Amino acid sequence: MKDELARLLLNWYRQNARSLPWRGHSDPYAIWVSEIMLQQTRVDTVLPYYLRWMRDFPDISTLANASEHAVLLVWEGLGYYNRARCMRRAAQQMMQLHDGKIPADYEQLLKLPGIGPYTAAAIASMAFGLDRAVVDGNVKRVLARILPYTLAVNTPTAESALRHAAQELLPEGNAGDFNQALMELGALVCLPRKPLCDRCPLPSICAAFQQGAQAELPLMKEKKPVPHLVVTAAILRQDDRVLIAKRPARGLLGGLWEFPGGKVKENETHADALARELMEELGVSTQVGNRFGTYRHAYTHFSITLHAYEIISQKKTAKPLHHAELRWVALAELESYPMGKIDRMISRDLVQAELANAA
DNA sequence: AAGACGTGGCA
DNA sequence: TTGCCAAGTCT
Repeated sequence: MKDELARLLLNWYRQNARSLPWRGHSDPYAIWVSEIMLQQTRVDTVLPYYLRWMRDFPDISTLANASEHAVLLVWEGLGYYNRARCMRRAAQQMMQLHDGKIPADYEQLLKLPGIGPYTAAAIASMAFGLDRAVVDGNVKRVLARILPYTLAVNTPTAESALRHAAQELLPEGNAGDFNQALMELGALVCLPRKPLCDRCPLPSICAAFQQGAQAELPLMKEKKPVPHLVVTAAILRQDDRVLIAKRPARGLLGGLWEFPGGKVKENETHADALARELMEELGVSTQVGNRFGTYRHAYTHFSITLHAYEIISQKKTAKPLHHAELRWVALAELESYPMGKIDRMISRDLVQAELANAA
């Protein structure tokens, strides 16, 4: 079973592997960058980000010396921004502790920020040829069907069992290709909803296929429904500038810039909520004016409806009571401040409104 | 251990 | 439109 699996899978991979910029060579830096970007993110989404990143930060030394601002700007839109901050810190640690290189050792890789069991195994096998099996969402799904594994796969128990199974199935000396082949099969053929079993190289091995149960696996422990929040944001103006605030380094959208504001509580009007938030966050008393726009956005664990309002008047000077920093910037400068999706939409609409106004 | 942590694509 | 999901890690 083990030899047959490796033979069929690697043969399929040789004919069906997508040509990707981080494949076909074993530059550890390129592999590291791609693996971090690919965490919870599709190849198609990653491609343009990968190319820009490699252009701006072509090696560990450049990344280690780059500002967090520059790193976040290139990362803007990719999500899970802690990944970018961790990469910069990891690059600095590589400069200090590893002679400016990515360590060729699973345990050392694991100690670096942003590198967990999956990424350490991916780099170890793909960049350094070490016999380490990777277990990601693709591998879990493929193995759940092949073995089969009939318990929920998104649990610590399953994680451990499937990691053990994957390591057992790994062909010695060919771990990098085998790992990528298993993930490529999951991404192209062994799909979550409608697996394309007629294109699969493993029908002779797959227990689920032979039982006609491929649509029932893998089993997932159900997730909790996500709450919906109503929030407000302020457009504060001073001459031809608007106020933006840098979020604290940790937590949601850490280190990114936003238009200040916050959650609307029960029995509170938008205007009351926004004035209260601006007092709490900036120490200013304000008069809330017209609504500029309404925006909807879904994060991983909650969704929001955001109402942005123009501020008519403000007393006292705004201070960063909750934020890392405040800055009054011209509309044309907004693009150079990294923002999350919803604040970027507001920012772009402000520039558009200004252009329409001038015309 | 369970929840936090983004975004875009697709049914 | 809504919900689900995609090459996980951190706390």
